[in-house]
Amino acid sequence: MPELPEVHTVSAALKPLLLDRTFVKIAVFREKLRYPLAPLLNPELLNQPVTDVRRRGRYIVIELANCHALVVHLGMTGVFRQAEPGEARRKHEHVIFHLDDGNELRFECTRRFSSIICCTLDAPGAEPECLAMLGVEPLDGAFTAAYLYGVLQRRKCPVKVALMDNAIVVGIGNIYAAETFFMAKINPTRLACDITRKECSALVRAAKKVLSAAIEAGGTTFSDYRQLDGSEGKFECELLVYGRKGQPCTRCGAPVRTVVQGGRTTFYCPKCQL
DNA sequence: AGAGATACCTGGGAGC
DNA sequence: TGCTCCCAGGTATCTC
Repeated sequence: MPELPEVHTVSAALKPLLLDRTFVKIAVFREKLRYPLAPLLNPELLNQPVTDVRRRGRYIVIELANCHALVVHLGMTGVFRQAEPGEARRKHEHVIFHLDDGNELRFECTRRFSSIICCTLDAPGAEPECLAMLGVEPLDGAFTAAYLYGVLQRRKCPVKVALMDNAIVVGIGNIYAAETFFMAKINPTRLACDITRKECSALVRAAKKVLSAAIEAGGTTFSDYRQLDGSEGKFECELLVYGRKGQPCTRCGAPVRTVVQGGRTTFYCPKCQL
């Protein structure tokens, strides 16, 4: 399940592979993932050097010299894989990018929640228009207690739902939200507008710490996520509350409880998260 | 307008 | 062993 640390890891691994390379052919084997894949057949995407590979939220932006860009969302199960030319295509491989150095980059996605969008940028390095709705980056200086307090004040939903809202802050999914609230000792079921300035400060600090540690570990492998070379993330063994329903809290020993919020299971300790 | 519910999709695991 | 059912996840879109 790729959240920000996983996407960060994949984006960083793609960069040296793609920078200054061109696509000589893009082969598409399925009509659509989340969105139609036909735009990948646009000849404007071919024979243009890749000038940048960067991450924005949970999206990977692959920019070309002619200001065309591919915006990739890994969804739940999207994986890039370096493959030997001519290697048999796997069951869920939907797109093969043929590079000018003879290598192949293959995109595999079992549950097909992923998307690959083609767009044009206003200028080199510009933000794609399709990402304009995204909120601040959690690891940026702009994600501060004052900012979070300001936006939470106006929200009546559970605070965990707000922290997972990409219009507020990007890239915090279910796993890292659970870990963030645990570290900050805040009950995720409380209303966003009831969270104090001081608690916002604790949430911001915890989110940055959890995400940084996860990036350091190469992400969390829960079921499907793999790094480019097929290796697993190492953060799973560091999870303190996610996936531990009924087990003793790692801090106070009370049983970890779950509740469904926004259709997602939230793990928390009812005793030490207040 | 804001909040909640649902569809999308597949594989793995639980239960019978 | 083999079947059915449920669950996981992010985002867009629908309904209230």
